[in-house]
Amino acid sequence: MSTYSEAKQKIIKELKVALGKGYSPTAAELETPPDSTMGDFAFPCFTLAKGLKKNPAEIAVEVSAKIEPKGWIEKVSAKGPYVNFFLKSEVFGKNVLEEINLDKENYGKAKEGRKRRVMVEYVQPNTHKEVHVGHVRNFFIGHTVVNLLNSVGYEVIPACYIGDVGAHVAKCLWALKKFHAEEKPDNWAKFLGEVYTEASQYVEDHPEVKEEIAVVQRELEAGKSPWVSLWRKTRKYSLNMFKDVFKELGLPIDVWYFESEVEKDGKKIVQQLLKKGVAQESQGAIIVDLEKEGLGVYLILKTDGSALYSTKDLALAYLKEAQYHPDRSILVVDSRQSLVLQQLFATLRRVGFKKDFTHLSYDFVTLKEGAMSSRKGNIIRYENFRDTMIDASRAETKKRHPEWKDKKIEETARLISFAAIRFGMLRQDPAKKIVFDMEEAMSFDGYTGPYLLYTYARAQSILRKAGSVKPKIETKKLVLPIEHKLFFKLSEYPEIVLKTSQDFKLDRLAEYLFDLAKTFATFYHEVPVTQTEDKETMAARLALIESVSQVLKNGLWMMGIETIKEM
RNA sequence: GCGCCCAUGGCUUAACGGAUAAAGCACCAGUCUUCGGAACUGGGUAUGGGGGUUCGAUUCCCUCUGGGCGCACCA
Repeated sequence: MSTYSEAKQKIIKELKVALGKGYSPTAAELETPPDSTMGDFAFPCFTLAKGLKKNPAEIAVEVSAKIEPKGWIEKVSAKGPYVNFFLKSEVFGKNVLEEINLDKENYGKAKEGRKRRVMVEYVQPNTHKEVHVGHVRNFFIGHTVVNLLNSVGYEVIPACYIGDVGAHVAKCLWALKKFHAEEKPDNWAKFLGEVYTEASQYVEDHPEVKEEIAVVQRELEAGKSPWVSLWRKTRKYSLNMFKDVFKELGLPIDVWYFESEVEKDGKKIVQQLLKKGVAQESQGAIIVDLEKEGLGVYLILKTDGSALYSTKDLALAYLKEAQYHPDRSILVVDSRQSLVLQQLFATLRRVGFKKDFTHLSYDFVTLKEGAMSSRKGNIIRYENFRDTMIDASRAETKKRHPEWKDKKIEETARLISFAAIRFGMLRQDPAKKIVFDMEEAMSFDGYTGPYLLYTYARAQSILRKAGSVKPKIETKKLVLPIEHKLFFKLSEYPEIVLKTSQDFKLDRLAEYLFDLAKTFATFYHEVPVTQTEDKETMAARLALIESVSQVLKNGLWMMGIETIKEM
């Protein structure tokens, strides 16, 4: 049990004794007071007051008088309708630091998932298009979810699903052949994205070419040359680019799925659903009628017999089940797909899937001018964004460390940029849209990734400068309020991880880390650790700093951010 | 038309149904013979409107307004 949970248990035990048989308090009822000077935990007396028909403030006074401070509890006091508990730094802090020191990078992990297998599909770019900042949000949310679920004891299978067939591919190849047959660009993947945009715009102005493109699509589906060979070649350029991007972002991907692999099976499954009576014909197409569930009509095959997203989604679900039979399946997809995914889940349930399906929905990244769209070409390419960020952090790093070698500057700038990019995308509720602003993204002050890295680097710096004094857990030397505050913040981490792994409100994790960093920064300015005269006190403070470092590192790792010792 | 999401200071965002609504940016004023100034401290007339449930509502319900998105052959 974490120190945090243990502290709650101890408080509950005291409360039970004080309250007697009439009321049985639970750990879930304990709250954290709005200000740390009010105590570490608070027990609200409202429910109790209702039962007893008494003023909650009076009850709080009575209850607090009945509890004698002992063990972990240093003080109990009533404030308004709350009974506030103050934990004793010496013993509570000792437990926290020892727990962190023992668990190290495993601090905060749990066994909640009991090895249940969960599949997380979170990387779904289309070939022949570019990777933009919108995809990046999807990647980071998924990556963090994978880390969280792993940390709380699930067996996680992270997967990607590449859109390598369909209308967009046909459009791109058609334009490639028509307008750029002889071209040999340096950056093929980027070039394909541009051709796709060009084609989309051309079609808007010249609707008469639609049929030409439809022919390309049909021939592709039928496996006819020369389109198939062109498809193979160009698909590879996109896939190579994806691999580079995934690698540099460190995205965990255990399984690769492709739309091209599931198209045929999808059509077969549609036929099976027809036979079973789950699906039916309607206006020449095949649908699943989900009116009963309030989900309308789910279209799963076109009138001309060709596949839709839904056709392939069905086949993919079957394939995942056959290969991995996960207990739970999570799809990280933007909120616009909400209806079709609910339709997919409902259909799967009708044919007997008893899995736990979750659509982890997030809102889109837009620009100030409005939505980004590859069709319109008004996208912020990931690679441009990354380069802009690296340029900014390289300049800053060079200024601060003129003596550093280029290689070190480059590596540091890269990590700072990635921290900024990731933190920027993860620091707000996935349910809310992000209006992307390059200026804002390039800010490294305040609530940002670089600030957290900086805090970590300063903590590391103190540990280096401490010289011969080594960290030692000696919490009776740590009596300052700010030190107590740090103990408490550190103790909360496992709870934050667990909660976030359940509701996927990833912004909570970001906010927690920032809060911890800020608390540490206050400590940093109030307490000149390396100048501490009493060496035992200094050693104790160093131990506290070590723990703060560890938790910052663990939490940032969860978000896919690597810490650095100097910056 | 039906459905889903969103609305909090100038801007971007927090707040298990609970205490004085909390931060960052920007702005102003300070701190420091710096364990690293990407820092710290201080500075504020903010919950879109109206009802309801509740001892208590930013949070839940209804309604209105204003945005975003989805609703049959696009992905």
